[in-house]
Amino acid sequence: MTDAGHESRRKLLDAALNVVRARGYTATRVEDICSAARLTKGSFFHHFKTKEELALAAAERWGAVTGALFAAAPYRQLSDPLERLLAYVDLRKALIRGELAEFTCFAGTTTQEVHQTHPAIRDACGATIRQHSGTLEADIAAAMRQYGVGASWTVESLALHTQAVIQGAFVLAKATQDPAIAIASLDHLRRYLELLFRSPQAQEERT
Amino acid sequence: MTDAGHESRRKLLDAALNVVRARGYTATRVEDICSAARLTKGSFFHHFKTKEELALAAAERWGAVTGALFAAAPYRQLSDPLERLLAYVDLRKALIRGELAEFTCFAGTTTQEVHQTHPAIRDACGATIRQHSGTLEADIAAAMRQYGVGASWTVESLALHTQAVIQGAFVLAKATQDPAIAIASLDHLRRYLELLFRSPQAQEERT
DNA sequence: GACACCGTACCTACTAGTCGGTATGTTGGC
DNA sequence: GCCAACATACCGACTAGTAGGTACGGTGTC
Repeated sequence: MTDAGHESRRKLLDAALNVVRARGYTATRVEDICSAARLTKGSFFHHFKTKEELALAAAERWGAVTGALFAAAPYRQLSDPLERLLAYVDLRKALIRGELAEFTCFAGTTTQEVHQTHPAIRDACGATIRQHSGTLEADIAAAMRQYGVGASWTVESLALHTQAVIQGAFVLAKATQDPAIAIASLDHLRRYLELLFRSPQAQEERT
Repeated sequence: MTDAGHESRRKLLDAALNVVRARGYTATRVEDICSAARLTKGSFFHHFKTKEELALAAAERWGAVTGALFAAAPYRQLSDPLERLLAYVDLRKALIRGELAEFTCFAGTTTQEVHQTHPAIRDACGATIRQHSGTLEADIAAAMRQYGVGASWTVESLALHTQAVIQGAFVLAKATQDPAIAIASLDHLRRYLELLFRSPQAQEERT
C-alpha cells in the first residue's frame, strides 16, 4: 500500500491531515480537502469510498509520517536512555512553532471529537497514539534499570503520561491561543522525568 | 441572568453540555439537544438566537457549575496548601467514573474542536479553563512559600500544567476507551507535585 | 480498447433557522 | 371582579441551503 503511483491519493491524505487539524473532522467538507489538494470530488471518491474511509487512511498515514520522523531523529543515537527520553521531550518542544494546525496532533484532535460517533476512526487514531507511546517504553525501562528507580508505577503508564501531557498541552494552546503555554507544560514534564529518575527520594521507592 | 423562571433554558443548557461532550459540537444537531431536554426547536430558538449562542451560554454554565463544585469541596478546608493541591488532584481522580461523556470536560473538548472555526466559543471555553486554573494559583503560591521551593517555574505555569495533564488524560481515555489510563496519568501528576515540593533536590533550586 | 485517473454536473438526505399559531400569564383601567 | 391588551413561552410544519455521494464523460497510458 501507498505505492509510488498514488500521487493524488497522497495529496488528498496530506490535505486532509492539515484541514482536519484546523477545522475538525465533522466541520471539514470533502470539497475542502479536495480544493486544498487541488483536486476534485471525482478524484476523491475514486480513491476513497467514503469520508470515513479517508479518515482511516489519514490516521494510518499520520502514524507512518510521525513514526518515521521520530525514528530518524538524531537524539536516538544518545547512549543514555534517560538522555534519550529527555531529548524526546526537547524535540517535542522544538516542534511547537508556527501555526496551531501545523504542530498539533491529528490523532489526538480527531479521536477526541469522534470517539463516540465514529468508533473505527477513534480506534485507528488510538492505535497510532498507543504505537507512538510504545516507542518510548524501551527507553523508560532501560532508564529505570540504569538509575535504580523503583516500581510504584509502570513503564507503560509513564509512556502514556508523556502523551497525555503533550495532548493536553495542545488543548491548552488552542484554548489560550498561546503555544508558549504548551512549551511551559512540556518543561514541567521534563522536570518530572528528571526528578523521577534523579532525585534520591524517588530512588528509595523500590517497593 | 439565569433566573428561576428559565427552567427550559436551563434544561437546554444541561442537555447541550451532555450531548456535545458525547457527540462533539458540530455533529450534534439542535434537535438532538431539544429531544434530550424533552423540548422542541420552537423552544430552542426562543431562548437562543443561534446554535453558537447556545454554545456560548453552555460554556458559561459549565464554568459556573464546575466552579461551584470545586469551591464547595471539603478539601478546601485543609490547612496545608500543598495538601489542598494534592487533594484537588485526588478529587479529579475520584470524579473519573461512569461514562466518558459524564466526566470529561466540555470546555476542553469543545475548544479543541472549534478553536479555528468559532473563535467566540473558543474564547468562552478558554476563559473557563483559565479561570479554573486560576483557582489553583493561590494554593500553589502558598505551598511554594511554605516549602521553600525555588522559582525556576511560575505559579501560573504549574496551574496550567495541571489542567494540561487533566485535559490530556481525557484525550487518552477517549482514544483508548479506558478511564484507568486517565487515572494513572493523574497519579503521575500527583507524584510530580510531591517531588516538586518535597524532594530536597527541588528545594535547592532557589535561583 | 481496456483501464486507471480525474473533472463536471447532478441527486438526495439532512439540518439550521423561520414562521404562523396556541397557551399561559400579567398588567392596568374601570 | 373583569376584561382588553400585551408579553412570554412553546410548538411543529416548512424553507433554503448545504454536503456526502453518484453518474458519466473525457483523457492519457499500456
